Amino acid sequence: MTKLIAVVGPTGTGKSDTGISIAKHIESLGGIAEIINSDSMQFYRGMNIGTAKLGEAERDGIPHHLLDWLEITDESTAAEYQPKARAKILELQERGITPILVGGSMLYIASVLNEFGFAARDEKVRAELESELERVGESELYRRLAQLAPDTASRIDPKNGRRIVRALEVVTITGDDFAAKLPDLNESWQPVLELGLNSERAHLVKRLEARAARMWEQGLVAEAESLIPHGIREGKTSSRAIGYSQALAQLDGHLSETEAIEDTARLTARYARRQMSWFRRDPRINWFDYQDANSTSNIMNLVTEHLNT
RNA sequence: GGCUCUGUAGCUCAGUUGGUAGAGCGAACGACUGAAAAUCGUUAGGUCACCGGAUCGAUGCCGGUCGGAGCCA
Repeated sequence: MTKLIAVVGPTGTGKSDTGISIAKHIESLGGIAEIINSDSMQFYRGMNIGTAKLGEAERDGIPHHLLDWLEITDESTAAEYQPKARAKILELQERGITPILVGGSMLYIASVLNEFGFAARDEKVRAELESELERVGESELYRRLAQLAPDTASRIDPKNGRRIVRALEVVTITGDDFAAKLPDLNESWQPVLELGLNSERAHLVKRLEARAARMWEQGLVAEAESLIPHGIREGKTSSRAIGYSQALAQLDGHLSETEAIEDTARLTARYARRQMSWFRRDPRINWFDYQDANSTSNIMNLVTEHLNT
């Protein structure tokens, strides 16, 4: 009866605020709701401005989970996130609380919401393949993959070194065809009400430009600088965060402030597109236009309906 | 004012010994199972500054016009 809700969509569309509104709405219906973060960059302690993380006050008393649980030097992976998020969901549901998953990290969300198993992993094998990729190039590795696992190879681009390496890693340690191990994406882990926020691209791009400028006003450069001693430059995942890498380049004198802001806006817009090309494939998502004044009440109606079924 | 260099895709630039052009980046679209704010694919963009001349044919050669850069005065 507590159900599961997820708020997804590209960055900068108001997912976080919508999550709070939904939680408040559920409270007004006599229930309890809490939020579980599914934005992979908001996992990192200290990365606040550039990830648009809600501050304590903005959370408005709604408990948020899986925020600030990683050090900047830690690597973040979907495979590690999946069990944590699922455990939290089950725990809340057991206590009669409706979990609301909020965020835009596609793979992370899919791993939680779908029947989604990760194939085996071996750091040593991976490291060897990666250094081999450096030496011989992707076409050589692709040729090997095509011999060992033709089905897998046919689904991977011959130039995509990253995916070739991962597939070879799995094939090497399991002896099985990687593709054969992938479960059906259409099966949900448990019933979920998925709400998607988006609008016309041109409008979103403008919004993201304004947001990048605002992050600089709020002190993103100073925040990035303060994270240097904590190892942000060495973090495998965190160092790639859009905004932070531009702020660091500005500190190093490689970019002017204007260029840093422009690059950040452009990269964010491109990221938003990739998010959409992923989310569009999920048929469960109910899409809403953040520009449409009726969206909020329409969302709340769906939530009410979902809780009553 | 004189001399030299320069004007090619949204940006930075290649190129054509004369047969109407390309790369990187950007853009649009897409793929995606242990880095996913990652990684990768596809496609669309050009009267080759403008005007005139010689040529079967000019973005390329010649002349001029208008921009830009440098040097000399």
